[in-house]
Amino acid sequence: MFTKSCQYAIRAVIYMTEQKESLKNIGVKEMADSLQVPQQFLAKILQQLSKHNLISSVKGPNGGFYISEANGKVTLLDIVECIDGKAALSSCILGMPKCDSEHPCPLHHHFYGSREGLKTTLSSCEIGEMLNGKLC
Amino acid sequence: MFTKSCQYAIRAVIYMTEQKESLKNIGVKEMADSLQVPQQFLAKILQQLSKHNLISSVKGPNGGFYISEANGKVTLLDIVECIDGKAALSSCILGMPKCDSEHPCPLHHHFYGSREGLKTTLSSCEIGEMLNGKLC
DNA sequence: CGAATAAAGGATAAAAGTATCCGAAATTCG
DNA sequence: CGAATTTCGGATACTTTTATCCTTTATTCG
Repeated sequence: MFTKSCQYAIRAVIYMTEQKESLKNIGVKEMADSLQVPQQFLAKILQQLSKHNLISSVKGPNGGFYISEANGKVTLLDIVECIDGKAALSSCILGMPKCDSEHPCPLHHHFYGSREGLKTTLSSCEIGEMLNGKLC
Repeated sequence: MFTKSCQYAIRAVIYMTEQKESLKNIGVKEMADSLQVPQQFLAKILQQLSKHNLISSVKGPNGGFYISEANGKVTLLDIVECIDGKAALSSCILGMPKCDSEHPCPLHHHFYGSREGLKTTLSSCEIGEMLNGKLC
């Protein structure tokens, strides 16, 4: 479904929203330890999210990652598309180069609904709302 | 969603059901050409399906792959699980080692439904029925 | 300023998935 | 039988993903 990179990204973001009370920045080390994922690999992923302004970061002592006001509108769909690419949830399920409602692959109609439902669910998960306790 | 191997497998099986009228066996070359996928790679995949008795095959001249009576009950879910593994559609969407309704990951409840729906759709696609024109 | 800290970024290595090559085994047909 | 055909099976190469290593850059604090 999702790549490992993407799973780590989602888990890290959820972890960050759960640590909201502690108003300090969260370091990669802490996250990697808590989530039990490889630290350097997670660092790359967080940097990618940060570079695309989905989360925020500060360098130096007491630095780390945090969720800014502007990041509040970011959704889980944004996270997924940033890490796995837009095609991950939109390209043909059978890998056909051209597949849409007019030129559908044999399974197009059977899976279009659940794919769209998935995207709807992901796009309804805003980081800002997750900070307030409600996940989706 | 599915690996390329799995996409090829599904497409090949669908192709075979569409060629039912021509009562001859279907060779890898014909399928690879029609589906525009690498022939040797497709061969491996078909061999794997054949070894697990999801499709049937005969060697030699005029040989190839075919769908036996017994293969009629095989579903697309069987195909997917044979190629991508059972975990592909059943393991935690966030990759957590233990994730079930009692110890759910943060997204478990949000995606359990659509995952099960996906599996239900796939398991309702029997090869035998596809031979008769109805895909799912 | 200088040392310590933590993200950023480049390079490399390991693992998994994708793809190709080639010979062996089985079957058909002349 | 012998040649041709086609799946079967092992080995190898290429590509992407996953993971690690190490240096640079920015920031904090004494």
